Amino acid sequence: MAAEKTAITLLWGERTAPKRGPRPTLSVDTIAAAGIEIADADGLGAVTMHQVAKRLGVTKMALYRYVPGKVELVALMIDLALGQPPRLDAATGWRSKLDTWARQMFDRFQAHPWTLEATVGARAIGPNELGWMEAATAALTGTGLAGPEILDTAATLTGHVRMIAQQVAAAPAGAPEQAMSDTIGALLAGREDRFPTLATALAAPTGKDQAFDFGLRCILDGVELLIDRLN
Amino acid sequence: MAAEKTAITLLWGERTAPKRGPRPTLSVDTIAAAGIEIADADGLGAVTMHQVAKRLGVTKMALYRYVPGKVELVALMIDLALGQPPRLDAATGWRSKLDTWARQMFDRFQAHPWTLEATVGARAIGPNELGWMEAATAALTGTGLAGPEILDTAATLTGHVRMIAQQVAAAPAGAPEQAMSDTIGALLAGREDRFPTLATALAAPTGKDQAFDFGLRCILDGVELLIDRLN
DNA sequence: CAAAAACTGTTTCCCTTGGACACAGTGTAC
DNA sequence: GTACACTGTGTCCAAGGGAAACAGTTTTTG
Repeated sequence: MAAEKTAITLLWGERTAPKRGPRPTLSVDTIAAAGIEIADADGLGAVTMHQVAKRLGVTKMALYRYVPGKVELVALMIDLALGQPPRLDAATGWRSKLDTWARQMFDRFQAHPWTLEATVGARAIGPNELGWMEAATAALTGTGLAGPEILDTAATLTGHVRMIAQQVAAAPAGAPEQAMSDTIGALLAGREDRFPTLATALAAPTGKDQAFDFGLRCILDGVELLIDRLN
Repeated sequence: MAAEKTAITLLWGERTAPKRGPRPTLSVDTIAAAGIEIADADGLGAVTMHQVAKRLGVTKMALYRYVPGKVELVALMIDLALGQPPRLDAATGWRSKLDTWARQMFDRFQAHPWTLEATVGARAIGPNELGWMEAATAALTGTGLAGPEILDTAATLTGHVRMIAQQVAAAPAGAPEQAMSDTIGALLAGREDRFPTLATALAAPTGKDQAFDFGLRCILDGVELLIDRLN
């Protein structure tokens, strides 16, 4: 009863070793790590119970001794892949803190692109993920913003980080930012009359990789405006 | 060769009726519409070739006469569900236009929550989706912003809309914004020492449904700052 | 008008996945 | 030493995506 392995229990509960019976060959973390390796290499779709087990030199069904199902496994993978939140002590001022916070998160999403698709929809939240939220909240505490505003700011930043990470990840590797422009450009060819301003905007020379900085600056500017108004 | 049904062809090509053979019972749009109904009711996971066919009173394999595979079907569903972009002529000024644009997009995402998970990762872009981008681009043309900046602004707004829509969709229906706070609040119980500022922020009374407005205002404020600086 | 061609929907089959379940082996507690 | 808790395995099943061959239907061509 204490050991009913739900996603929450696995994420938040203490890892207690069994007292009787044979030594477990695996552990929850080992399994999650193996899943992450597969997802990093071949995408989330390649993460199969079979594949994970194969990588660990074990039968598929052995995994079910540690993890109740695939959903829980993915939840564990997410929290392990996100990793511990960054320490923002070095940065001075809320703006600088949030800036590095966003960049760090962006790096994580790029290191494990599959987390983007894995983190849509209702799911169990792990300690690391909550730790990231705590870090952002801490950065904004003392600015005069109210609780909900702080949370909303974090959400908006997360949205932006995710969006850009998604655009980069959608590019077929190699062409970081160019790819989306190219794809859309190809569609636009011969249809400039239907999408006139879009065609013009895309025709302009694009400084690479500026999308992330641009949006981040806009958001933080907006927050700064609000904070300044409060003090 | 002209009729090789790829996702792009199906989305962008003209629907040409076959000249010989029996009358088709279905059409691409009918199938996509059926898929949307299922996804709206029971989620994207419930969208099976079998289920879609069943709803249309047809065998599963009949669908493959119209659509090469499930990926293409989902792509069609997305573009049909997004629908035509809003006309922003009524709104005056770029800020007002973008405001309604974002709200309209938010409504679409809420009407078809599954589009959120369906639009992650590389995929074919349809005319409606591009039309939404065109609408946003048109709203910002003439503000003095350069092409890339216009596109980046649209991306940032989209990111925010998606993020909030996702938070709302993740809530188990009924409790719009409360749910996430509750879930996290439950996790936080007894762990306030580990997530101190987060606990404080969550303890504050939350005005309902303000997250969307808050972030939108921040982003637009940031863009406005930039535009004002240019003129 | 007859035959060929193009197109329809169906039936049957296969492969991959997630998961249930019973089994045999293994280590600890009494 | 024996009971018990626990491990990993082998077998089985249902659901899902898709391929291939088939029979029926309409139009075109001779």
